[in-house]
Amino acid sequence: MPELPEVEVLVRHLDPLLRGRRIRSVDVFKDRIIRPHPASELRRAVEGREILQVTRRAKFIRFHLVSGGVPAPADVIAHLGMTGRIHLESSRGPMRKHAVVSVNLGTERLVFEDARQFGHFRLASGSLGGLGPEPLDGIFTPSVLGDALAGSRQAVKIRMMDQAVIAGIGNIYASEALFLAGVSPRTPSSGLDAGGVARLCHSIRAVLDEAIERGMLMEPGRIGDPEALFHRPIHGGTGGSVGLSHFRVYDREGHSCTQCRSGVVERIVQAGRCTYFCSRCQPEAGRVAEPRVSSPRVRIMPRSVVRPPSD
DNA sequence: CACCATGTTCCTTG
DNA sequence: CCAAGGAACATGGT
Repeated sequence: MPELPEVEVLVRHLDPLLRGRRIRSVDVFKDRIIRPHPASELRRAVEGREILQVTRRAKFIRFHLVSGGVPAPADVIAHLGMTGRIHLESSRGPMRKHAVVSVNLGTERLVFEDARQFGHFRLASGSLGGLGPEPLDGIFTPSVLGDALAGSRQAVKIRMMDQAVIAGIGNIYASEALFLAGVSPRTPSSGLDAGGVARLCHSIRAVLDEAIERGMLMEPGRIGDPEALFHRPIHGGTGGSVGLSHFRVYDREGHSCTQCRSGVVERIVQAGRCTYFCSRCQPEAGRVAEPRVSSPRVRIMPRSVVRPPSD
């Protein structure tokens, strides 16, 4: 369940429920997901401490720890990987099949389950490094995005997923944002004109905000529940109105474009991941501007305003 | 059985 | 130095 929106919703849900709770003990069922190798080290740093608050940075979840009001030497950082999930449940009852770590809080327990075990738990003291700006922060402006995208000829879609460029964007929302912005995923990162950067900046935020709002509408009990994932692909949607996919292009290969209605959603592979787009709504911004510089011949194409986030 | 999957990291090749 | 491609991690769903 991992991209920024899913993690954000989970964090907003957990924060008020975990504040002030004391960690009695920690059970580790799969050693491989504990980063500081010895699981004992994690236990020693966590047991007996209290959770001050839960926050998110990129796709990481941070459990801030304190001992009697004093900040603990390290906090716990969790990453959900591809299939990681977290549940706050009663301590009674059988442990879930794919439980990887269980934090005993007394009458309740915080269980981290991860079928594929790509996620991980780690201890961290300072702030997390190697991460780009948070797309939902006020500091995330077209100017900031432009700087982040400049200096690389890599396809913009691939650059967007680089956590050092923008924090939290994953494969699904990268396609969604590019589609909304009307930018081709193949556009060289540094070849985007000012208008494209502005639309993309706005679209990234719009797509993430929308997903978070939708997620906040879920009944509390369903957050973190495998059956309540945001993503409900439409596979096999041969004829009728199968699925309730709220995605504009992701996983819609072969379906008519939800924007222009006449184009058909295409799928290409970039950096080993699938990208979905409509070549009619997301044209290849003309032939790439060559690196050779001589005279200002680049014209800013006045593309229509960004489409409002309506339906 | 074959292929696909929300992520990250490492290695090789051009 | 950069970009691209592939493999690896381990498992479930279609």
